[in-house]
Amino acid sequence: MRIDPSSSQDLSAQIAQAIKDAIVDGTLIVDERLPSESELADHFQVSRPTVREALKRLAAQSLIRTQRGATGGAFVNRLSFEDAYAQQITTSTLLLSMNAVSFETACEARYALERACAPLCTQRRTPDHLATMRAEIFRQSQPGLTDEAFCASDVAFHRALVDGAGNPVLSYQLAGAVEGMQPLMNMITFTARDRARIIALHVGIADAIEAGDAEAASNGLSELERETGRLASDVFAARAKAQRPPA
Amino acid sequence: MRIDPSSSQDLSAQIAQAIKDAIVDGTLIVDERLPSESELADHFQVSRPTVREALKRLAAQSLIRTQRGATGGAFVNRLSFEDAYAQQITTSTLLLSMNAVSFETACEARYALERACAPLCTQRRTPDHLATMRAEIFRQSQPGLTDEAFCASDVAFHRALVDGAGNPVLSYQLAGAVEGMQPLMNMITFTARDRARIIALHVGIADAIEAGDAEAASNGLSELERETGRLASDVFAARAKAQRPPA
DNA sequence: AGACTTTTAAATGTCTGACAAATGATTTCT
DNA sequence: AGAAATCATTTGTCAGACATTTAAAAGTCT
Repeated sequence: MRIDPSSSQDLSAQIAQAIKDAIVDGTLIVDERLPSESELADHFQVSRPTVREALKRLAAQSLIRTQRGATGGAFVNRLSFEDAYAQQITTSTLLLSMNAVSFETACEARYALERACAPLCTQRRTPDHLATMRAEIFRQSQPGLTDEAFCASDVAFHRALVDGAGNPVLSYQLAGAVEGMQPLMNMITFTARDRARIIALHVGIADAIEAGDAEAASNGLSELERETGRLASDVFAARAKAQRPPA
Repeated sequence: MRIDPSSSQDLSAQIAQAIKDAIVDGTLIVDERLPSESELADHFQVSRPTVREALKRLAAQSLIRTQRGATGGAFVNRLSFEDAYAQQITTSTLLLSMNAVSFETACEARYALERACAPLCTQRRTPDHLATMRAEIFRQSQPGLTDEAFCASDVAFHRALVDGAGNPVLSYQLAGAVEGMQPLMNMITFTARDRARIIALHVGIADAIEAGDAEAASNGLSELERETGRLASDVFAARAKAQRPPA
């Protein structure tokens, strides 16, 4: 592991990259202890604060964890699915909120990915997944639910569908697509009739999954996509009108 | 933005979280300049190195960028698709390499997601995408190609398929699934006959996309999934045998 | 007045040295 | 032998300093 002191990049960025490379290519393995901060400072010929900045960069990506005390230090962290979920969700959320991604584009991506889960979900879902879906449908039908709570329940429903596919890699990849859209969904206000339609579609999807009918589940998702798109375009049209009041 | 000095968490982690929250919930907007490090140190009642550690954590996630000089400072960064890609790919790669994810699971996820792109790709792909796919197929048929180069070309082929869907959100989500699998794919050795089969399937998929036949493209991907799975299980079986030599 | 050069101020990047706090290992005492 | 005290190591935090970069301000010359 070496760095180039004449590079234009920050020393801490270079050091972080060097260690990261070592982790990715297997030179440093999971749970291995890195040299202490002082040793790293000696090795890279920099001061301890610089080394610390590098380590914090890695910690921010869950690549290492640190422990204080005599036998402490920085250890290569086993990246858990949970950590990866969390990173994915914040990245996706920010990506969507900062880049003027149209609602349609995000929505299309989300439902395309969910449809990919449908066939697996019909085969593998456990009673638990189905029960979660039913429970969320019930919650959605409660009167007096705020729009935000309705959206949160919607996300939980779709999470159950995705998790029902029984493939953790799939669940991880889709966490961002499903949860990252929540802020966009929260911009929509749902009338009682809108909710009824959505709930009916959810019931249809749950039924299809219970019956093991992959095609019906997929079609249900497509209908839900169209319904969501319709609602969103209504909201955006109304908003555009409000912004341009009669002169 | 406040922190709790009595918390067990690192001060720099708390500060990073506070700023991150402000970015996510819109209190800090894109391109807005954060207070200078000294001002932040005053605000949070900590020293400048601690603030700097917090800022480096955010920089590692591409949430901020820093500039030196008189009008410099830390600015909220617009998270680009490119940055998001890169993060996704390293996270996925590490997740797969560190968690004993079976080849089948990763493969299943990858092809399920790709099949989700197939219908959109048949509708929207540009001549460029198709040309890239054909070019990669040609590259794959060159004799003397190393296994690694073959895999890299395979990834490029599938990237073109995904990008052909014309949905940047989809491309971003799938970057991890496709590229993250490359290290796993690199474990496989391809005989000439294996390559010929894969290339034939690639040709079939490209033809289907050119013809606008979504179902054929999807079926081609399914066949490719089976073929890849077969190759992998052969490799792993051979490896298991080699590890247990006759006693 | 206008164009070029120099100075200056502000900000990040880096270093030194120190102390605090946590924590496992070692030693000491009962 | 077991419990308590001590110790050494390591990360966490702080204070202050200097280096470097950068753009704006001031100055100078034509």
